[in-house]
Amino acid sequence: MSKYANVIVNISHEKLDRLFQYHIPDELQKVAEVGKEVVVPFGRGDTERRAYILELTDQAELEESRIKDILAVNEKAVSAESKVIQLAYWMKKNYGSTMITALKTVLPVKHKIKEQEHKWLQCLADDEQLCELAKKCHPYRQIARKRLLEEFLSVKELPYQLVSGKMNVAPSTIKALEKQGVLQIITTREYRNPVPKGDRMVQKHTLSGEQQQAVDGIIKSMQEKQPGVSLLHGVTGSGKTEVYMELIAYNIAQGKQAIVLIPEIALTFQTLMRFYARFGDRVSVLHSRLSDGERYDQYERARTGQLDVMIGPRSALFTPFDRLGMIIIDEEHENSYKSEKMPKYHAREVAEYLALREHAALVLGSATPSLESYYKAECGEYALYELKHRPQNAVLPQVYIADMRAEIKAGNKSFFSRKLKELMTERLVRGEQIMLFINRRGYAGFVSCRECGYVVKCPHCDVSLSQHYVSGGAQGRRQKLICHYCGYEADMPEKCPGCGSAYIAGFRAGTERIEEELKKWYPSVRVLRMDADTTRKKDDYERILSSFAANEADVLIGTQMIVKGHDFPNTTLVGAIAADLSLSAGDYRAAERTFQLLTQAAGRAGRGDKKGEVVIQTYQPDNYSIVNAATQDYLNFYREEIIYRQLADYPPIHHMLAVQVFTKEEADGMELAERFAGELTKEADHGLTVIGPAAASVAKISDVYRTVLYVKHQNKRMLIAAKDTIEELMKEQEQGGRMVQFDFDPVNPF
DNA sequence: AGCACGCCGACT
DNA sequence: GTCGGCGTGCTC
Repeated sequence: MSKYANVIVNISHEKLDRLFQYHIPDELQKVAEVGKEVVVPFGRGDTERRAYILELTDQAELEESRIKDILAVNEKAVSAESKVIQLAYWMKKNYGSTMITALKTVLPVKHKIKEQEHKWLQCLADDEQLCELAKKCHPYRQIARKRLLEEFLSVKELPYQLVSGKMNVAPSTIKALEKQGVLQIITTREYRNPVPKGDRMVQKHTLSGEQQQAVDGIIKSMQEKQPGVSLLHGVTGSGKTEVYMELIAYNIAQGKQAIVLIPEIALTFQTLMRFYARFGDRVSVLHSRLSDGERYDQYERARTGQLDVMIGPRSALFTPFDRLGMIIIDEEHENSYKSEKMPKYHAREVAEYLALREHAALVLGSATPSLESYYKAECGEYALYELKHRPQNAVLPQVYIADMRAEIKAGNKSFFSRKLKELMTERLVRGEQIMLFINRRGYAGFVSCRECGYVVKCPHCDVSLSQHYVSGGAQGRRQKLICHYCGYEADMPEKCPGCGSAYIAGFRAGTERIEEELKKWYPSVRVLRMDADTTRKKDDYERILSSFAANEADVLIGTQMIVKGHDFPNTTLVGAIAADLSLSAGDYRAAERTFQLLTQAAGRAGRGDKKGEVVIQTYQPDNYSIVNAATQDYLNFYREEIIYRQLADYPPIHHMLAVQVFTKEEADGMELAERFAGELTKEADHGLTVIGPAAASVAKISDVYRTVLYVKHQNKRMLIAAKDTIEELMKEQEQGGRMVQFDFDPVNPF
C-alpha cells in the first residue's frame, strides 16, 4: 500500500507534461492503481481535474504540507486512453526511459490540437441588444468588450483564436459575456480522414488449402480466453495478406478492433487500397506523411469507436482501442520494428504484452522469420503455420553465386562479375529491367592515401568520411567528403594531408560508384538511384519507385530500401553487388541480416510471368547465410544459425542488455561504465555475464564519447533488474552531461 | 489551460 | 477607499 500517487494531469500543455504527486486517502487505497483515472484538486483554485496514475510510491518528493489528496478514483473499466498510458508505464519500466519520453512515444502530439479544434464564439444577442450593451460599456475602460460587441453586429460567429489573439480580448472578458448570455463558446472538430471515400468493392476471396488452414487455426485460437501468438511463415508471394484479411473480417464480425503493423517502407498505396476496398472507411492508416493534426484525428477516431482497423508502422501499436481483438505484424523480422529512440522498444515484444493484457490474438507474418519468433514457434510457445506454395504456380528465381575472388584471379577488376554482366546485357537487349543492390551509399566508403595509408576521418566522430559527388552548379559534379553519422562535410583533398602524395582516392564502392561504373559499360543505359541521399524528401521514395515501375529506367540501383516492398513484373534480374557487406558488421545478427536481405532481394526477381534470375556476388561463397539465401532455404539457415546462438549464449536463447554511456570526456565514460560493471558483478550468485566496458565501435559521434557495456543472462527479468540498478546509480550522482541509454537485445551493433 | 493575485485607473 | 478589468505566473 503506497502512500502517494504520481499523476499526470489531463491538460494538454507542455508546462504540465510532468508528474504531480498526490496523497492517497485511506478509503481510496484499495482502488488506486497505476493506469486508473483519478480526480484531483489542481492549481491555486483547487479546480477538479482528471488525471492518470502513473506511479505509486511511498517517497514524498516535496514537503508533505504541499501535497494534496486525491478526491476520487474512477473505478469503471479503464478507458482506452488510460490503457495506452499504462502501456507507456510498462515500457518505461521494461526498456528504461523517463516517463515523459515514454509518454511522448505513446501519445500523439497534443499541443497541435488547438490548431484543428475549432473554437468559435457564437453571438446569441440581436443587434438591438448589442448596441445597448455597447453603449453601456465604459468609454475607455471596457474598450475590448466594446470592440467585440461591435464586431458581432456584422459577424455572428468569430473564431476564438482571432478574438483572444488579434482583437486582444481577455479570456475573463469573454467568460463574463458568456455568463451574461451574450455569446456562446462552441467547439467543433472535424476529423480528417486520410482514407479516400471510394467505392467499396466486394471481392470474392478464395483461399488455398494452406491459407484456409492458417485462418481456421487462428480463428479457433481467437475463441479461447487467451488466444496466444501465431507465426505465419510464408514464402514471398504466398498470400499472407489474404490470410490477414480473412482474420480481420472475422475479428470485425466479433465486434473487435485490430491493429496491423507494416514496416513504414512497405506502406504503399496499393497495399492500403486492398484494405480500404475490403473494409471501407472504418480502416485508418498512420504514416509519416500525416501532419500532427491529421495523426491526432486518427487517434481520436479510434478512441471514439469510429474505427475497426488501424494500419501503420510500430507507433500504430499505441492506437487507443477499447475492444482490441488482434494485432497483426507483417514482415515481423524487420529491424524497423525496433525503436532507435528511447525507450528502445521492440514492437513485437510490446505487441505480445498488449495482446496478453487485452486477451487479443497476435499474428506474426514473415517469409524469413526472426530467430526469436521461429525459436519460440519451435518451442511450442507460438503456433506455427506454413505457407509453402506460391499461388498461380509462380516459380522461384534461378540464383547464381558469383565468387569475386575467382573474378579477380581471372583478371576481372570490375565491380560486376562476368555472370552478372552477361545477364545484364541480355536484359538490356530484351528491354527487361534490372535491380542492383549494394548496401552502401555514396561513392566510396572511405578515402585513403595509397602512399602512406592515411585515412580521412571525421573531426567530430570516430569514423572515416565517405566520398560523395554533389551536383556543383556550372562545374557539374563536385566531390565532397561526408560523415554518415553527424553530417559533417569537407572538400575532397587533392593531396594526402599526411604525406602530400597525390595518390589519394576512395575505396569500397557505394551506390554512386556503381552507377558510374554501369554507365561506363552501358553508355546509353537509363539509371535510377535510390538511397538515403536521393530520398531526402518524403515524396522521393514513391516517385523513384513509380518511375521505375513505369519503365522510365532500365536499372534501379539502391541500398536495402529497394529490396523491400514493391513488385516490378518487368524486373527479371537482381544483382547483389557486395552480398557480404552486411556480414562484416561484426555483431551476432550479421548472418541473420545478410540472409534476410539476400532472400528479399532474390524475391524481387521475376514476380510476373517471366522467369527471374539473381546473381549474388561475394567473397565468401561458402558462407551459410549466402548459400541458404541462394537456395531460399529458411529452415536450413535457421538450423545453422540457432546452433551458433546457442553456443555463444546469444539471443534468442539468452538475453542481452547493451548499456551505452555518453560523455563529453573519454575517460569519464570508462570510469562510469567500470563502476556499473563493478556493481553488477558484486553479487556472484545472480549469474550475470558482464562484457566490457569498452569504447563503442564508433567511439565518438558529434563530439560525444560512447562507452558500451554488455550484460547477458538467460532470464530477461534479471537484465531489467540490472537496468534498475544502473538507473539508481545514475540518480545518486550529479549527471553533469553524462547520459545512459539501455538497449535490450539490440538489433544494431554498437 | 485556467485560476488567483496584484496592479492600476475610475467611481462612490 | 474600493470596484473591477486586465496582465502575470504557478500549478503536487
